Amino acid sequence: MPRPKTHDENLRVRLLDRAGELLSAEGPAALSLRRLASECDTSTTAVYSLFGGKPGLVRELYLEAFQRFGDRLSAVPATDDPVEDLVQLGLAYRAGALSDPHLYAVLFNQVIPGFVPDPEAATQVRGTFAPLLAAASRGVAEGVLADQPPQEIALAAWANAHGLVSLELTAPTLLGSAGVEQMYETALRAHVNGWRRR
Amino acid sequence: MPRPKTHDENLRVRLLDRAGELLSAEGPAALSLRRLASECDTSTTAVYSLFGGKPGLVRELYLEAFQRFGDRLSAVPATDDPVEDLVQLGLAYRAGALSDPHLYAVLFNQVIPGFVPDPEAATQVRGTFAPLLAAASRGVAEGVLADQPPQEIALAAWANAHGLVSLELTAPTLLGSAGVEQMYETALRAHVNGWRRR
DNA sequence: GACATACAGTAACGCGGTTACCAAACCAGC
DNA sequence: GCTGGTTTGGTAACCGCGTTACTGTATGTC
Repeated sequence: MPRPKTHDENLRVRLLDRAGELLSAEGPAALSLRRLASECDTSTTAVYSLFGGKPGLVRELYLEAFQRFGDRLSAVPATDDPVEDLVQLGLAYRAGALSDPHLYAVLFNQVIPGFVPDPEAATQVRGTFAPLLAAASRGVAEGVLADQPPQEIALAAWANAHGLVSLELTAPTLLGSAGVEQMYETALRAHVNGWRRR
Repeated sequence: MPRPKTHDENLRVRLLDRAGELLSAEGPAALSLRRLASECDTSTTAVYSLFGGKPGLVRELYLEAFQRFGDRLSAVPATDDPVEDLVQLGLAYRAGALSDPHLYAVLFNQVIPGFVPDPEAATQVRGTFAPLLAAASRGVAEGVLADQPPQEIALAAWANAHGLVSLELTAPTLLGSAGVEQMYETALRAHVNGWRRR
């Protein structure tokens, strides 16, 4: 009975792809429904029928971004040196964040006004967290790391990496422009050393 | 010749005060020029003649907020134990951030669309940084901390505190709701221990 | 071929920052 | 003491935003 559907799965992925491009290339301010719809040769109505609104659209970007972030961390091989593994995870973390700063800001800085992560998103985040937790657990089990809850160690490692990356992205003038990479790794090693069993 | 000035210093501080209240109480979305002007019994023109626009207004909030943040850190007494001083500075850092999360987001999360800190603001930030740098310098000079540039150690300490606070504020579901305070202090001590001379 | 129905683009609403405009209020000079 | 000029600031418009109501369109059915 109806007219042919054009708000289909094909359009859905096109909108998501273009939205990601706009966000990554020009920042959160460039991601407007009118522009997005125009560039995808449709109308803003499509975003409402496919995602329920702008927050729904951003939610998809958010979940997908965390997924890819988790993939990057999962790709770091687990060796027989859990402490070194934590350092390598930290380096991968920085690489992931610097590869798309605007997207990283969506994940952690809440730069899109209407969007707040919902509880379901939290489980996705916990998945991203897993490789860190695994490394910390091995470190504690092997007696290399302090006898503390692995969750706390992993969370501390995450916070440390996040803090370093966050400062680098939002206050680049603070860090001496040269040797940030070396400094970052030094800071990572100092941090994990602090959790060593003494 | 002109009509009597009402866009004066008095109105300026009233606007700044109310803007800070709106931001702290209801978040960045509540800080609109129309509402601000209305609640101060003036028009949006006042913000333009006194601050040049919304970014100019936010810039003042930003500088003042960093000033107060620096005061909190400066209030931490320097003892003969620089490592413990760093821990206490970290605790003061968290207290300052939690006392006004929305303002903290303005400082580090760039939650206000049009506003980006300018170079002059960076010097203000460096001032906030001073007590941390001083403690790190004493630690290195006394041979308690590793023989590394104090700037790097202080920056690492800042990043660590910022990362912990940032996760606590933007991803509270991740941290077990109980015992965050204890965990925070443990993480601070682990971090500074990592920078101890070995 | 006409009707009913699902569908999607258009247009309007309210709100945002910003800017152009004009009324108001003063002083100087006649 | 009125008039002209000038500074000042409120009003209203502009443009863009997310969102919602509406209207036209394209189908299958009778």
